[in-house]
Amino acid sequence: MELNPTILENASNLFKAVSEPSRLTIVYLLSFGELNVNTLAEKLDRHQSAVSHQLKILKAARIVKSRKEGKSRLYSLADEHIYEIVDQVFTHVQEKESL
Amino acid sequence: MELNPTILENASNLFKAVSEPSRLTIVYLLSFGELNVNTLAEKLDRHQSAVSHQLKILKAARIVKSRKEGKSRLYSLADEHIYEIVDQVFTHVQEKESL
DNA sequence: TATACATATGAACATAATTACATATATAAT
DNA sequence: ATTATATATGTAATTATGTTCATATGTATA
Repeated sequence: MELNPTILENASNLFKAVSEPSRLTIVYLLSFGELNVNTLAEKLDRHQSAVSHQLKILKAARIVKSRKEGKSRLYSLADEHIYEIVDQVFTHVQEKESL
Repeated sequence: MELNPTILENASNLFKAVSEPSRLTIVYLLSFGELNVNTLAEKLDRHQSAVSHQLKILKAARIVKSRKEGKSRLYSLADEHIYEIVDQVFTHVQEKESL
């Protein structure tokens, strides 16, 4: 595996995007299905504005996508592969925890 | 998959640890074998002190381990699984890049 | 023990990231 | 068109992070 500057940058951006607890929780919650900003804000106990900013970051990292539905906007994971990666890390830390 | 506070914290710490380009590069370099701080500092074009600080973070996240060898200390990946995770993301962003 | 070499640490500085607040934009329904 | 609802954005303040510099610690060998 070669590590050129673009791959390095994109990979660290992806890692950074899911390194923030709120954003990682968003990814987890969206793995069960699409949700709007307000529902996410309630579940995360954060302001709508904060979650909206976080979603923008996740969208820029191509981790989530969204679609309009009536007057709200539904967010979902952009790619199943993302959840595989996250789930792999969840499993990893869970194993390490039980040592 | 359940997301309790401990898993969430450990997982985001792991993601955060490899989200910094220098640290991600360290993981990449160590995937080929063990290296000491000075060699890493040269390859990364950073001061020895900066790399030492980064290694401390990687060690706290249980991503690298080290052993004494003469008067130097050799660092290596704490776990093969770590590189699998990183490599999976490298592959992912490489695929996304070529869209 | 004195010296040289390798690594680690603490403090200070600069930069970046996150949040809250206020407000703007967009859409649907009356 | 007006109102209500949902979401996005700009800005400012707080907090976190990474780097450098100086120095301390550790270790091997003369």
